[in-house]
Amino acid sequence: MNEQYHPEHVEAEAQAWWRDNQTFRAREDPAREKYYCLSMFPYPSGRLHMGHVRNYTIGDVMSRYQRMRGRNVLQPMGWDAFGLPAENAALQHGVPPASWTRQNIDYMREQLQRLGFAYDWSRELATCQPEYYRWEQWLFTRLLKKGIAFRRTAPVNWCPKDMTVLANEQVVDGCCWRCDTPVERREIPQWFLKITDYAQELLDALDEMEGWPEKVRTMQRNWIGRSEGVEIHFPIADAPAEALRVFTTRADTLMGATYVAVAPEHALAARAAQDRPHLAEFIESCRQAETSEAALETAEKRGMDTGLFVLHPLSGRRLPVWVANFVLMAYGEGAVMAVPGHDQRDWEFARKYQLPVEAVVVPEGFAGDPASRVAEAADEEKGVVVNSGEFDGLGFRDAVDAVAAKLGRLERGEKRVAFRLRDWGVSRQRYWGCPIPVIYCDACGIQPVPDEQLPVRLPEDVALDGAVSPLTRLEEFVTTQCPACGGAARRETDTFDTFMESSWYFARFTSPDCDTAMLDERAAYWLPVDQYIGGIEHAILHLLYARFFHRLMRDEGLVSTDEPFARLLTQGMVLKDGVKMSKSKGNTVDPEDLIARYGADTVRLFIVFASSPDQSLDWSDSGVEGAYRFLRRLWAFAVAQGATVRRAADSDPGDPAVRRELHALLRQADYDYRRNQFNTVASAAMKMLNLLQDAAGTQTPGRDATLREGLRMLLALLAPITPHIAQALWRDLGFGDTPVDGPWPVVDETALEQDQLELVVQVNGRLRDRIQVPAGADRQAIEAAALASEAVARHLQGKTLRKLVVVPGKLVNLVVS
RNA sequence: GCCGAGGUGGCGAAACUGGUAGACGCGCCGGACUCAAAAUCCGGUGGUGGCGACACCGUGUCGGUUCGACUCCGACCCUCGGUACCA
Repeated sequence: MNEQYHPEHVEAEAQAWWRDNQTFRAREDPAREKYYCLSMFPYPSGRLHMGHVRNYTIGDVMSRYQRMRGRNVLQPMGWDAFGLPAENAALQHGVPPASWTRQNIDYMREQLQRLGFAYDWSRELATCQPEYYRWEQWLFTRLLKKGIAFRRTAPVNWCPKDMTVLANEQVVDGCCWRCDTPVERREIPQWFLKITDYAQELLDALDEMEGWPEKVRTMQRNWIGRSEGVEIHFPIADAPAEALRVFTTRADTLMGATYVAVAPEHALAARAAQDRPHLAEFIESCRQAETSEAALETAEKRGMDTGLFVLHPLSGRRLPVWVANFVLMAYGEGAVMAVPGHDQRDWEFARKYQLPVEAVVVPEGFAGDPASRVAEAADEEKGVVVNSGEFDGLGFRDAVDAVAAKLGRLERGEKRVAFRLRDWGVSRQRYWGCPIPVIYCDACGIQPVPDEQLPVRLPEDVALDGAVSPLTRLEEFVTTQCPACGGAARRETDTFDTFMESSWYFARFTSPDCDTAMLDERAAYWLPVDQYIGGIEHAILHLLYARFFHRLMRDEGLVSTDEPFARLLTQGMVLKDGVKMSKSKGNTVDPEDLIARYGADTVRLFIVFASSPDQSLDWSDSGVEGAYRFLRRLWAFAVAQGATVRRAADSDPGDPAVRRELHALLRQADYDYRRNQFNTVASAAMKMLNLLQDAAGTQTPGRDATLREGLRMLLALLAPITPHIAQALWRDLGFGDTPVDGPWPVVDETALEQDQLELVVQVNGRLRDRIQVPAGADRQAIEAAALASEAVARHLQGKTLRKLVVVPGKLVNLVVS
C-alpha cells in the first residue's frame, strides 16, 4: 500500500471496479425493499457548477447510506435538455441547439462520472430524445380528448422591434433585454392544462405529506390559495340582461361597494372605448406592461372612468365602471368590485380618483361615527356590518351568509370556492422544445396527431434568427394532412413548456427503454420516488406541476400512487463570500479544477462538511484544504496501523474507555444520517479519527482490537461521503472488497454504560460548578452533592434558597433570592 | 407588493424535546522538527476586566413568557428564494 494518499489513483481504481462489476445497476427484486433516490436532473448548460455538485453529492450520500443498510437502491441520472439557453447559445455562437446540447451532455456526463456518483447509467435519458418526448405527446393527446388540455388566449411579453415573444427573464426594467425596446403585453391563443380541476386534491394531499418540509407545503398551500367567497353579478345599466361577474371573499362589505374595475382587455372596456378616444388611448397605454405578477403588483395603480355603469345587485344603485391596469383578464373574471372603505388598494385608488369611500363594517361595540374609521386608511378588519339596511348588526360569517342567500334568491350571485392557482399555460412560441402534437384543419378544426404518427419529431437542422421560431417557416414541418379528412392542414408550431418534460422524468427512469408504452410494470415496483433532492427554488412550480402530472398519469392508469415524491429535501444554495455563486457575479469556483487538484472525495467531503444540506453553503478554499488534510491524515493513519489491524481479531476484548466514546460517536452519526444532517456525520468522523489516533499512542490491553473495530466503523461511516478512499482502505485493512453493501456498524449499548455522571450546577440559571455523581443517584443524593459544592456555597452566601430544580442526567439549578 | 426562509466568534458552522452557547473544521498566535522553507506534529484561541482564582457581557434589534431562552410568543430591521415564459 502506498504510504502517500494519491486520490487520482485511488479514485480511478474504485470507479473502474464499480464499472466492471456493474455495482450500481439497479434490478427490480420484489423480495427486497426498494429505495428510489432521485436528485433533480440538470439542464445541460455546458459544465457542472457547485450547485450541481452539492445536489448530487447529497443524493449520492443518501443512496449509498441506504444501500449499506440493505435497501435495493435505484439512483438514475438524465438531462433536462430542452430550453431557452440552447437557443441563446445558437444565436450567439451559431451552433444548432441540438448539437450544442449533446456536446454539453457528453462533457457533463464525464464530470459526473469523475465524481464517483453511484448512478445506474444504463437508465440515462435526455428529454430532447424523440423516444422520450414521444410519450409526453401521447399523453397530451389523451388529455385533449378528455378536455384537460384546452386552448384560449393568454398574455405574453412582446417585443415590437424584434417581433418576438420574450420570457419574463428577458424583460429588464420593462424593456427587451436585447434591444431595450419597451415591452408590450399581447393576448395570443395558447394551450393550457386544467390543473385547477385538481386544485382541491393537490391542496388536501399536502396535509398527509409528512416527508416534505413544512415550508414547501406552506408555500404550495398559499400558491393554490383556496378561498371561500361569493360570486356576484352586477347587471350592466344599459343592458340589464348582461352582468359583470366578480368574486369576493368579503361579501359582508357588498353594501359598501362604490365602483367596479375591469381589466383593460375586458369586453366592456373595449365597448366603452369605441366612442371615447381618451379611454382607447388609456387602454392602449395599459398594454405597455410586463406580464409578471411582481411587476403588476408594484407598478403604479392607474385607472380611467369608462362612463358606463352597472347596477348594485341589492340596492340597484348605479356604480361607475372603471378600467384599471392592475386588473388582469387572466385572473378570475377580469373584473373586481371595489369597496374602498375596507380594502386598502381600493381605498388608495378611490382617494387618487376622488371616488366615494363608505364605511360598512365597524368593530364590535363601536359607538362612534363609522366614517371616521376609514378616513385615513381602509379598515380591513372583520367586524359588525353597519349602513347596510337589513344586514346591519350581523358579524362577518352571518353577513356573508345573508348576502349570499339574498343574491341567490334574486339570481344575482351564489357562494363559490375560488383558487388563486391558474391553469397551466404550456405553449411556448419557441423552437427548442417538444412539438405540441396538434394539427389544425380548416374543415375539421383541432385534431390530435394520431398515435401511429407519434412522435412528432422536432427538425434539428434549422437556422435561428432571434425572432420567430424557425418551425413556423419550415414548410415541410408545417404542411401536413388532416388525420380526419385527409385534406391539407397545418401543424401547431408552438412547443411545450419545458416543465412538461421535467414533470414525469422520474417515472420514465423506471422504464427508460420501453418503446411500446409511456411506462411499464417496472414503474409499480420503483414508484413513488422515496427521496427527492433539489433546490428550494423549485418549491412551487416544478414540484406542483410534477404532482399534477403524476395524477394525470394515475388517471390514465399508468401509475398507482397519488404522489410522486414520498420525501423531499430542498438543499440550500452555494455561496461565495456570502453571495450567490454565479457567472454574472464572477465568483464561481469550477468543480473540475478542484477535482483535478484534490480529487472527488475531498470535494464531496468539503461540501458535506461545510453546512447542513438544507442550509446555504459558503464556499471556502481553505475549508477544502482542511478536508484534504483530513483524508491524508486518515490514509496515513490507516496505512501505519495496517499490520496491527489485520493481526487483531474481532473477538479480542477492546479498551472500554475508547469504545465508549467510539460508540457514542457512532450513535450520534447514525442519528444524523437518519435526519439528513451530514455535516455533523463528517464532524463525527473527524472526532473518531482524533480519538483513534490518541488511542494508538497508548499501551492499553485492548488497544489493537479497538483500533480494528474503530477503523472499520470509521470507514463505514465515511463510505457514503468519500466512497473511493473508504473502499481502498477497507480492502487494505482486510475488511472485504468494498463497503458499498455494508454491513452498517451497530451501536453496542453495553459499551455506552457509565458508572459516574457529570452534572452541571447552576445558581439562578448560571453555570457555577460541575459535580460527579453515581449513575443511579437519587434526587436527594444529587441535591446533597450540589449543596456541597464550594462554588455554590459562595453564590448562596447571604441569600435564601427558594427552589431546587433537578433535571436527571443533566443539571441542578438552585433558585435563590 | 405578496408568499416562504435565514441572521450565532475573525470565518464555515454545532447545540437532539426549553437545560453546560460556540462541538468539528478553517484562520490566527505560540512551540517542536528543519541549515531554511513547505509539509507534519503539539498547545492556545468569543469579548471585556483581573497576576490569578474568578467576575461581567455575549446567538440581528426591541419587548415578553420561564427556575432556565439560540430554541417559545409579539413587534421591527436586514439578506436570500419564489412570484406562473430562467431552470
